[in-house]
Parts: sequence; C-alpha cells; structure tokens
Amino acid sequence: MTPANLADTVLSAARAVFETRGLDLAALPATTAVERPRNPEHGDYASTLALQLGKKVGVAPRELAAALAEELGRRAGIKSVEIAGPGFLNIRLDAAVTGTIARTVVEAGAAYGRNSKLAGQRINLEFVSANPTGPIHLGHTRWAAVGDSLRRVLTAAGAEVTSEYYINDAGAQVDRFARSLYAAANGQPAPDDGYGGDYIGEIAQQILGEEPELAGRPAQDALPVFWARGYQLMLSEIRQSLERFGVHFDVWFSEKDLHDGGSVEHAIDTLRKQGHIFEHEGAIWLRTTDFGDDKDRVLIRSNGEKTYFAADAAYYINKRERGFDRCVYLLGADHHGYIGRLKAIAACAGDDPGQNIEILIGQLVNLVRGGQPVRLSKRAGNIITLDELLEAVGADAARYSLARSSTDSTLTLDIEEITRHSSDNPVFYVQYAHARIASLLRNAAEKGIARAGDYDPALLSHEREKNLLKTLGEFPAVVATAAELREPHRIAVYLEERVATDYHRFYDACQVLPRGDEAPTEFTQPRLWLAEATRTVIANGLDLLGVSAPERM
RNA sequence: GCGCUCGUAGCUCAGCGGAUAGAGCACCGGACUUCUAAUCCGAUGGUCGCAGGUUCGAAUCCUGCCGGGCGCGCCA
Repeated sequence: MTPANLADTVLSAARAVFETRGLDLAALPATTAVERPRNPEHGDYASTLALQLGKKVGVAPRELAAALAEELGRRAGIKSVEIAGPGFLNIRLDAAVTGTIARTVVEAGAAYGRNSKLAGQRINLEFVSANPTGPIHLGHTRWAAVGDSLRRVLTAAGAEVTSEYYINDAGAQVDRFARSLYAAANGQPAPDDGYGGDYIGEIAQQILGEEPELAGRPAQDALPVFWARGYQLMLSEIRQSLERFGVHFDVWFSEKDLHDGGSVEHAIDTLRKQGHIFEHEGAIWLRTTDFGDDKDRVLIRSNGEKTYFAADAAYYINKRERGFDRCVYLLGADHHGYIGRLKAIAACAGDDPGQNIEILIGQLVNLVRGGQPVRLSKRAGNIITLDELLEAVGADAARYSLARSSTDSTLTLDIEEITRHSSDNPVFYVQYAHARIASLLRNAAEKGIARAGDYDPALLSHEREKNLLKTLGEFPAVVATAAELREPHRIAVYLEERVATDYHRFYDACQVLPRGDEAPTEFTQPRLWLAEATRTVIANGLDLLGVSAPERM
C-alpha cells in the first residue's frame, strides 16, 4: 500500500463516519494526505484529518478521531490505529502491506513517480534567455539547472511543457556586440559601451579567418557581417554550452523575428482593442497602472522606435496565441521589477494574471573564494562561464549543487570548495547509492541469482527495510509537490536525505546476497526486489534533475 | 524614499500550520579478511533576526521593527 492508497482509505473511512453520524459531507476535503511521523512511536503514518475537520463540523477532534480510528481499524492491511495528542491518528500497517511497495515501484519502472497532478495543462516555460552577446556565465547557470529540472518535473506531473529561450537579438546590445567585434578585428580597443572579454577577440578572429577581406573595410560595410556572423557564432556557442550541461530548449525564440513578423504591431492592436493604449507626448503607452504596475509603460517611443517592453508584450501575446494556458517565467532577483509590468501585460491583454502568467523569482548566486566574496564583473574579467564550471566540477556536480536548494535562498558557492573538494559534493552520496545497487545486481547475476517473478513482501520487516519502503512510496507525492510548487529542489532533498540515506542504512544492516558459496536465503529475493526498487527511484529522481545515475563509481 | 526578497547550528542548506526543528561540511570517538568504507554508528553544536498577533498547535500565516541582497528609465 502506498501513502496515496492509505490517504484514500482514510478519506473513505471519514466519509463512512460522516454518513453514519449525519455530518456535513461537504466539509470533507477532495483529497487528504498522510505523513511520515518523525518519531517511530507515532506509527508508520499519521493523519491530521480529525484535527482539521473537528472544528468545521462542530465535533471535538478527539471524538472525531476516535470514530475515525474505529472505522479505519476495520480496513484491510491496517494493523492498528491510535489516537494521540489533540487528535492525531497514528496508523500502523501490516508488514506485508508496506512490503508490496517494492513491487509497485519495480513494475512501474521508469514511469514510477509520474503522476497526473498537472494533467491537461499546457505550460510555456521560459528561462535563461541570456543576451547573445557573451558566453553563458554563472549568473545564468542556476536558472539553466533549475529551469531544465522544472521542465522535467512538470512533464512528469502530466503537463505538456514547452521550454523556451528568448533571444534578445533586436536591440542595442547586439549592435554593441557587433561594434566590439569590429573594433577587435581592427586591433582597436573595445568601445566604451562595448564588450571586452577575450571571447570577443576570438570570435573576431574566427570571422576574419572566414572572410579575410573584411579587414580594413569601413564600418558601414563590415558591421552587418560582424553582426550577423558574430550573432550566429555566439548563439551556437551558447547552445553548445547548454547542451553540454544537459539543458534542453524546445524553442529558441528570436526577438527580431517578433519585430520583423509584425507581431509587435499585432500585439499593440490587441491591447488597443482591450482599451489600454494611450498616446502622450508623441509616444504610445500601455496603461499598466490599471493593473497594479507602478507606472505606465511606453510601447513606441516618440522617435518611432519600439521599446523592449513592446516586444515583451508581443512575446507574451504570441505565447498565448500558440495555445499555452500558463506562461511561466523564471527570472533572477535582479529582474523582480518585471513582475508588475509582465502581470499587467497579461491583464491588459484580457487575461487573468493569476492564472495565465506566472513569474518565478529566484535569488542570485554569490561566489566566494576561500571565504572571500568574489564580485562578478565583466569589466574585471572574473566572470565564471558555464564552460569553466563544467570543466572544474563536471555537469552532474554542477547541476546538482545548483538545483538542490530552494531558489528562494541566495546560494553561496565557494569556488575552492566546488573545484577542490568535489568529492564532498552530496551528489556523490546519491550517485554512490545507485552505483552500489548496480554493483549488487551485477554480483547477483555472477552468482547466477536472478530476481524472481515475485517475492514475499512480509519478509521485508526489518526496521530499515520498512523505512526504505515507506520512503520509496513517497516519491510520486514528492514529484507532484515539486511540480505544483515549481520547486525541483525537493527532488534532490528527497533523494539525498531520504532515499540514499535509507538505502545506505539498509545496506549496512541487511545482507542481500549470500556470502561466498552459501545458498540464497528466504531474504535474498525480497531484498533484491527492494534494491531494484531503490535503484529505480534514484534513477528516476536523478533524471528529473538532469543528473546521471552511474553504474560504477 | 518606495517596492520586492531573504534572515534556521561555526559554514552551506532542508523543513507547502502538526508531535522532541533536521542534514552535509568542520570538530571528537567508534565500525571494513564479509554484497563498493564516496558507507554506517555515536558525541558536540539552536533565544528558527527581534517584538506582537491569528489558533488546539507557528520556523511556517499576518503586522511592525532590525539586518543583508536586489529593483525603481521614452535603457536593453
């Protein structure tokens, strides 16, 4: 029995109690959950349903709990139900019932953990969207890791997800980039408002190598070439870096295409029809203050140029017209000022800003080196690129350390620590558990022991076996919660603090395979099933984080 | 100034209103002729920034204050 099954049982018992007592059935929630008590004396699972419902229906929680306990105690598989404190229900299950979780997991295989929490939702997930004027650096990397995991988690929860990278290729930034390339190609210093990293010189040289005749050509002729080719090379470098990082985008969306294709005009028309456009001092404005923004925003400047904001509006409207119910944006805390205006765009377009648009703000990454803060600055040249990070620690460790903590907290990474003590990284703790199981299964095969078609679940009765089983049973709920709250780090926390820990403890206490030439025992089969179930959960969980599950370490 | 956000062990971080607040690192002490010791077991370490409020119950929700980060352009 999984926790979800048990929760359903609790709810159905509650329904029976309500019916016999003539209580208001409408007070019952649609779903409930059981929790794993920290204290083992509180049973295998606990329900707080009586506590939550007591006041609602005017029955003392303990009295309601007593009725629930009696009803629940009659259900199959439930060994005992105790009432504790103000009205907790502490539930104990028959060992065999918990033992079947291994079979549930193994039979579901790679699908174990998938659920239908977000079934039917069409989600557009935009993240990174770094300007194509330089390499992906550490500032973007957290969103790459988190965003891609979120894509996987949302998909696992049944949503139809499109991940998208918005390329800011229409504004002054790429012009500056082109001028910087031109300057470098001609041996001149970078313009004051330009880019000065080493990569500028490298790209300039590559372009010159392809088209030597560009050298010495006037800016007027050469700039468009540097613009087009430079942009192409830079974007392709960004894509390759992200690819190496295991980060996948379904759509690379060009801002320039938005302008060239008339989408901006179309968006302004749409917004005008909704009645939120006005003209002031020669500029076209969107009255975003109607919907809580601090100030109204210019769409078309008095000189006729469309603003970046106009493209934002067009992009949002474009996403909606492509059929996405929810447009999710993953932005760094330095962009939190965008929340108001983006929500206002949705509202001005006639959408529900609480439903159709969702802006996730994540805190930034701080870097320290040996405890001393490192200021990331392009000018100072101490930007750490994604490629450098990958070279130093590898994709698995990088992704894991960036995805394992909540984006609500600023993350502090010590460069010395992640580059030097990489074996301390908790990702190895999780991966090691997987590798240990893989090794175990190889040894079993060598001994000629195959996992049988079935096992006796009642034999998985050791305290550490039961803990591990219960933990494995929680995985679908962990995935569902991570998806619902957009918090993929919950997967990492679960794998690290629960699954890997419980497996290592089980492994420490319970011999799986016969030693030497001994014959298999009655525990061999159930434990092989449990090991395989654990391997499945770790592999599925790591996959949601975009981290590999190694067979050997 | 206005707004957003964060504040949990020495450090890095978990903890979607539940029972005695947890883990890793660091520090101290144990466990490998036995399925991978990248592991396990134990010890040490806390006014959950502060003060009120909501409630059967608050690290969690609300208000105020203190401290850190960030944002407030017809910039991109």
